[in-house]
Amino acid sequence: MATQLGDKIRELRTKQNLLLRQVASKLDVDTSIISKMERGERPIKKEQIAILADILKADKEVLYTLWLADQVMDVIKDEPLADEALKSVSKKIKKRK
Amino acid sequence: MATQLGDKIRELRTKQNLLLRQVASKLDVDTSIISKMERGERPIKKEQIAILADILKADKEVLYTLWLADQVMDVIKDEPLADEALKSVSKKIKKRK
DNA sequence: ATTGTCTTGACAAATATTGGCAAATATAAC
DNA sequence: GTTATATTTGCCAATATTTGTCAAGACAAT
Repeated sequence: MATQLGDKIRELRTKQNLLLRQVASKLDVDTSIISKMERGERPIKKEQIAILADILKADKEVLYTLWLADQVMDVIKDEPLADEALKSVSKKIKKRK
Repeated sequence: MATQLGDKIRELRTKQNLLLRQVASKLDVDTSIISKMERGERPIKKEQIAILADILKADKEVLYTLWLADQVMDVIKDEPLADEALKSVSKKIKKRK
């Protein structure tokens, strides 16, 4: 249930002594949403990542990669054939520009 | 838009001279649905894969891996950071039993 | 017991997904 | 050409999922 991006955000936020409320207002959502996002209970929107990176002074690409990895993980978790499928996908995307 | 699994199914079906209608009745859906599934216009349900493998005398695991790869591809297509994210996921799933 | 922070669950509204139908189009045989 | 059959396409309503909001609960610190 936990996500890599959620964990990272919570880590960054607490290290900087920011409250959920403060992040919430910048993201323009209820605090409960941030709480859930950090714990992987609600999905984080793609467009919110850049804003989060700003607030938390983090690298956008790093956060974005975590987000993407979470999306993929969501698809392949509990799938016995995940490894083979991932290999096939990797091969395929290397052929694109 | 096209999918690996859809392409494979069409290939198998036509090679065996089966009509959409015949596959449709076994899957218990309208022929238009199969048509769309083969062309990647409608998602194929996980539970339908085993049935399709039976009808088309194909290996379940092969079809299932194609399906999974399609799911992953759907997430990472058009994503510049896909490669990095995939690597991270691969690492992570190798650590599980 | 009051205050401040975070979490949880429930709810309706908005959004997305679904399968089926019927019309349109293609394909093949004659 | 015409007919017969196969496939595709667009649209619809039913269903399912996702969404944000809210109120109430838990937990600490004082």
